[in-house]
Amino acid sequence: MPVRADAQRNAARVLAAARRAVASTGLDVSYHEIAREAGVGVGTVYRRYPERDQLMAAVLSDILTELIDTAHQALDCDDAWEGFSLLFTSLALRTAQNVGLSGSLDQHGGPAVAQQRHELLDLTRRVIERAQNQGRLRRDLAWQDVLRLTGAPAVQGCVLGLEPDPAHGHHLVLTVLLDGLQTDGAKVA
Amino acid sequence: MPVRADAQRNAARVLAAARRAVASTGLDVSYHEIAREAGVGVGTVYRRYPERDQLMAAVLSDILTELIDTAHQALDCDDAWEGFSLLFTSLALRTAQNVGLSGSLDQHGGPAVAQQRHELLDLTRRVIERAQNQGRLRRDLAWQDVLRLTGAPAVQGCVLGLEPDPAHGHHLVLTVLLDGLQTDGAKVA
DNA sequence: AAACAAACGGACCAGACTTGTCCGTTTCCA
DNA sequence: TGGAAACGGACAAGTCTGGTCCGTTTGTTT
Repeated sequence: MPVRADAQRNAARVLAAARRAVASTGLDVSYHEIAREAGVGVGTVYRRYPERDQLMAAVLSDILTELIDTAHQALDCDDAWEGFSLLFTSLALRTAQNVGLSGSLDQHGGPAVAQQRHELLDLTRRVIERAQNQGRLRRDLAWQDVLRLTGAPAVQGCVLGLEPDPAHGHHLVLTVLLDGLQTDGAKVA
Repeated sequence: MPVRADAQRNAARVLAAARRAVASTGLDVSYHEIAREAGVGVGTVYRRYPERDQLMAAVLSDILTELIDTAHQALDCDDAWEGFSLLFTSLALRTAQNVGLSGSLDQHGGPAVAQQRHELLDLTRRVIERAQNQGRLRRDLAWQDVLRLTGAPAVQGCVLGLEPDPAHGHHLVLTVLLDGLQTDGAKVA
C-alpha cells in the first residue's frame, strides 16, 4: 500500500507551515498554531510528528540544507570577499527571518542535524579565513566572532519606537556591517 | 497623613523590579512575575498601579530620562564623533537590555512619555547631524536610519547556535558598526 | 461501484499560567 | 497602644498549551 495522495500533500503543507511558524514565533511554537497555519487539524500534525524533536529536526534540516548550498557557492567564488559577503548576507537574512530560534539550534534535532550544523560551521570558517588571507576581511576578529555578527540585522527595533521597515532595515545594517568588516576604506562615504 | 515608610520602600522595589522584568521579558510581563521579582505580594503591585499603562509609563519614563541625560552629555562634547559614539553606544546598550519592548514603545505611556520620547528623538537628530556636518559620520544615511542601527547589537544569536556571550557580543557589533559608520578609514585593520 | 482502510479534523480533557479581587494579618505612626 | 494604611497571598475565572480519541471523509483497489 503506497502513500496516499492526500497524506503526501498534507505532509508538505505541515512542513511549510512549521517553517513559517518557527520563523515568526520560535521553536516553542504550539502544534495548534502550526495546524492552523497549515490549514489542517491538530491530529494530522501529531500523527506526522509524534515527537516534537522530529518536527524541529525536519525544519532545521530544511534551513541548514539551503545554507550549506550557499556556502558551497561562496567557496566557488574567485573573489574571496564576494564569496564572504554572499554567505554573510544569507546567514544574516536567514537569522533575521528566524529570530527566536537563535541559540537553541544545537539543543534540538538529533545527530543528523548536528552533522549538518557541523558541516555548515566548517564551510563558514573556510569562507571567512579565505577572505582574511586575501587581505579583504579584517583580521582582528576570530571567525566565530564574524559569525556572531550575522545576528545583528535581526533586530531593527530601537528604544524610540521607529517603524521597523524590515526590508530596508536589513539592507541598511548589512551595508554598514560589511563596510565595517572590510580592511580597506573603499566605501561610498 | 504622610506616605508610610514601608509603602515608599515597596514602591521603589516594585519600580526597579518592573524595569528588570520588562527588560528581560518584555512589556507583556505578568504582574505576578513583577511581584515575585520585587519580593512583594501581587496585591501591592496592583494597588500601586491599578492600570497596566501606569506601570509601563513609569518604567519607560525611567529609561527615557536616563537617555535624555546622555544625549545632553553627547551634545556637550567638543568632538562631534565622540559625542555621537557615546550616545549611539548608550542607545544600543539600552536597546539590547530591553529586547522585547522594541517598537511598541509609542503605544504605551500616554502624553508625558510621548513628550519625553519626542525630546530624545530631537536631541538624537542633532547629535547625528552635527557629526555629519563635521564630516565624521557618513552622509548616505538619514538620521532615522542611523537610529535604526542601534538595534543591531541586541541580537547576537546566529542560526548556527554559537554561545551568546552578550558582553563581548555587544562590544563586537558596536566596534564594527562604528567603524562602518565613520567616513574615514581610521580603524585598526 | 462498492467496500475497506488509511487519513483526517476538531471537540475535548487536563494542566499551566494570567488577570484581578478580597480579606485576615502585619506594620507603621500619632 | 490603638487604629488605619499597607501588605501578602489564597482564590476564582479565563486563556492557552500539550495531547488524545473517535465519527467522518477520502483515496485506492478490485
